[in-house]
Amino acid sequence: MTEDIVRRLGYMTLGTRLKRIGERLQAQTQTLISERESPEAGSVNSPVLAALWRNGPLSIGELTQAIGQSQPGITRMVGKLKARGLAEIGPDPVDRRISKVSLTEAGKDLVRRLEEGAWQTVEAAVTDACEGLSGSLLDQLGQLEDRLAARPLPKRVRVRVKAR
Amino acid sequence: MTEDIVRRLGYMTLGTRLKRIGERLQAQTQTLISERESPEAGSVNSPVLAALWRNGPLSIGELTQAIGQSQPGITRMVGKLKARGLAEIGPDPVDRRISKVSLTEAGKDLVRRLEEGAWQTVEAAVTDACEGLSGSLLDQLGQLEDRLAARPLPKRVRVRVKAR
DNA sequence: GACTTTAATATAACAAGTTATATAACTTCA
DNA sequence: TGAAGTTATATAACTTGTTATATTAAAGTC
Repeated sequence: MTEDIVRRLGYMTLGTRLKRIGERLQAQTQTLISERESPEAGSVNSPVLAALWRNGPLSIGELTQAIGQSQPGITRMVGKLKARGLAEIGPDPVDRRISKVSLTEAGKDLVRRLEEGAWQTVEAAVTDACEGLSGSLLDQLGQLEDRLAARPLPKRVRVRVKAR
Repeated sequence: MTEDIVRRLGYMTLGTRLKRIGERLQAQTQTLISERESPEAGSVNSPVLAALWRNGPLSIGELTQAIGQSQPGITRMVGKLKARGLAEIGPDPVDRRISKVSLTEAGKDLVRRLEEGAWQTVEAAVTDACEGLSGSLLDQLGQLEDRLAARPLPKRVRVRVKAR
């Protein structure tokens, strides 16, 4: 078994390491969401959906700030949401340079379902995986990687009794 | 200024968040390396170069383990290193399914320069950015993001007096 | 020793991010 | 008020990651 050099090199490869853990988390989250909701509710789109849900219609530029990603990336994501019938795009009536993005009824329905179900599940599973991590950033990342390898997110879901 | 929803959502979007910070770190690291070494020594390739440097020739499979990334990704990275004259690939004489990857002389020279220069600089800059982070994982990530925004890695390089 | 299974790598197609640049609409100011 | 500058978004091209599958070599098995 060859040694994990990215972990070994520590701060020198922190960027690579963070991306690596992030991709694993996203992949596991995607599995989790797909199991309980339509796969179109991808883990990658969730922040965009959540931003529109919480703030109402936003321009591409506002979404760029809300998500913290490059503008062309946001433009493409929004295009996909539109293609799936979850969002609408139209020019701002006052300043026609601005593209205003809003959720369709289907999009709002989806978010409602996600809020009640998959999103809560994801948050609980990730919280579980991160519970009690301690020490420096590198320490905590190491612990988190070990935990995700030992028990990935889908195995960290507890069946909840729905209040009635 | 629209609120940073990825930060706000906390554990639910931890994957997205880790990827985001990782990409920023890699981009800043790339700037740093390009400034003091040939741009072919990209931040993404560094782990592969380091693994080969420390362990000697490795198979694609061993590199996959060392880097913790998918096999096709490693195959492509290695292909690029080969195209740049930094690595060689050849079949293992005993088991001809195995592709053994090794550094060329040019590759070894590059690593020697990186070890003396750019890699140390990167490690020092990232260490500086992470110094004294405290609290939970989310806390530390928040602090790190703030610091990288306020003073990115290239501004965290201290000029060192070379011992002679 | 041919036949099947397993293992290692390569290839293809896709996903999601980036930078650089083009386009179109608004603003400024002489 | 029209030329020049600025801003918002779209588009193009690239990078780096992924999964699924094809290919080839080795290992078992009867």
